[in-house]
Amino acid sequence: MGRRKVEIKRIENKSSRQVTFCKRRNGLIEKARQLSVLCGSSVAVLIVSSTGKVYSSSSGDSMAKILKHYEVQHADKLKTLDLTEKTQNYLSLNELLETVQRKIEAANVDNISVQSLIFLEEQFKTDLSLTRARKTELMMQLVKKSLQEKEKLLRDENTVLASQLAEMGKEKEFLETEDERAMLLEYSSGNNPRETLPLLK
Amino acid sequence: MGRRKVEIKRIENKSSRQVTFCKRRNGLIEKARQLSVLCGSSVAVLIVSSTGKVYSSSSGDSMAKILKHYEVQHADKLKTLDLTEKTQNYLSLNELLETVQRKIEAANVDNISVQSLIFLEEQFKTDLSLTRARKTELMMQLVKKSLQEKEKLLRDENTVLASQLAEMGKEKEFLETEDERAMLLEYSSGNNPRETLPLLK
DNA sequence: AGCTATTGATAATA
DNA sequence: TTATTATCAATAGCT
Repeated sequence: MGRRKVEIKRIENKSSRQVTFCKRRNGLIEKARQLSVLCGSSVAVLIVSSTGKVYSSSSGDSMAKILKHYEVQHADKLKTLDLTEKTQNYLSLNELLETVQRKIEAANVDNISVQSLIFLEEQFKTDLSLTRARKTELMMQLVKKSLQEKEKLLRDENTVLASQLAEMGKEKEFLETEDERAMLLEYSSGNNPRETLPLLK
Repeated sequence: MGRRKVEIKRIENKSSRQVTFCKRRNGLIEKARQLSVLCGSSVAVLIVSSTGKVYSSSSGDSMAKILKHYEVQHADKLKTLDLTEKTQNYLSLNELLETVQRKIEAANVDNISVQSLIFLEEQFKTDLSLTRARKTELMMQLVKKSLQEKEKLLRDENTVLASQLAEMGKEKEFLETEDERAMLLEYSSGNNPRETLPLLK
């Protein structure tokens, strides 16, 4: 769709490539926006230029939300959960700032206002980060404490069972009936584990 | 580029919308591929349909690599903040919003702008809450997963010990007293951990 | 899913 | 970059 048909292969001329990159990048992002609006969907586009510069756009929903959808669909890799969680914070934060930026532009205010607001963005960014850091620290303490308590309980239980096992071993006598054996087994094996540990439901 | 010009607004007819979604989705992904090839860049497209289904494509590089680029770019932005130094300049959210209010008023903008910005503040507040909620949700997933893994290990251990105990029981006399039985029952059934995780209340 | 009339995107150019 | 415009490419409305 230009003065002549072009083959889809790398453009060797550097400046032509740069011009085409700019035009098509804008075109792609506009297409994404249109798809989002026309069909009520959310679209994210991430572009990394050959020089490593990153361009991105999101429409319909925030970048963070769209990436989360993607990650949920590819949730097989539990290993990346930690990293994902950290990434999510950055993305969400940046998305907030993008939202502010867009709305400021839409508000058609003069330069002085924009400057003030850019400064406020910085403050807010700091505020948000500090709050998150504090929250994370507190949550980590709670998690650690919970885990340690839980471990202790179960370890104690193991210890008792082990010593009972040893005690039993010393006596070397037989149970009289099937019923008695069944009863002991039931006691020893504990309750249904689902009921034993109804954590965080 | 069709039989007639189409306005970029939500298509109300459901089946038309579905058809357009499909066509334009494919078109967008093809455009992304072309940009990637022509300009030697990497492009990721993530699409979430209105029904929540996720479509994605990546060209030039893997999806993971592209997402990483995005993450790194945003991480760099954050690093320049030097958070620790700004701790003392911390403002609460409300203080920040009041500051915004004051500066907007001082900025000599017209009423429409101020109105837009007041709305923006509300929006920002909401975005912040949503972001925090999202983080909390992710943290909870992590906590839950860690705990459950740990508990499973210990519970398996208990099960083994308990059945060994039962095996032993076959070779000896049953416990004689109520006290002994009660004791065993208590140990075996474990402790009810209802207050193990008082998170986020 | 295919088929075209049309609109929309963009290659060449300045 | 930005603007213009001749062309090619994508797709809207129908089957």
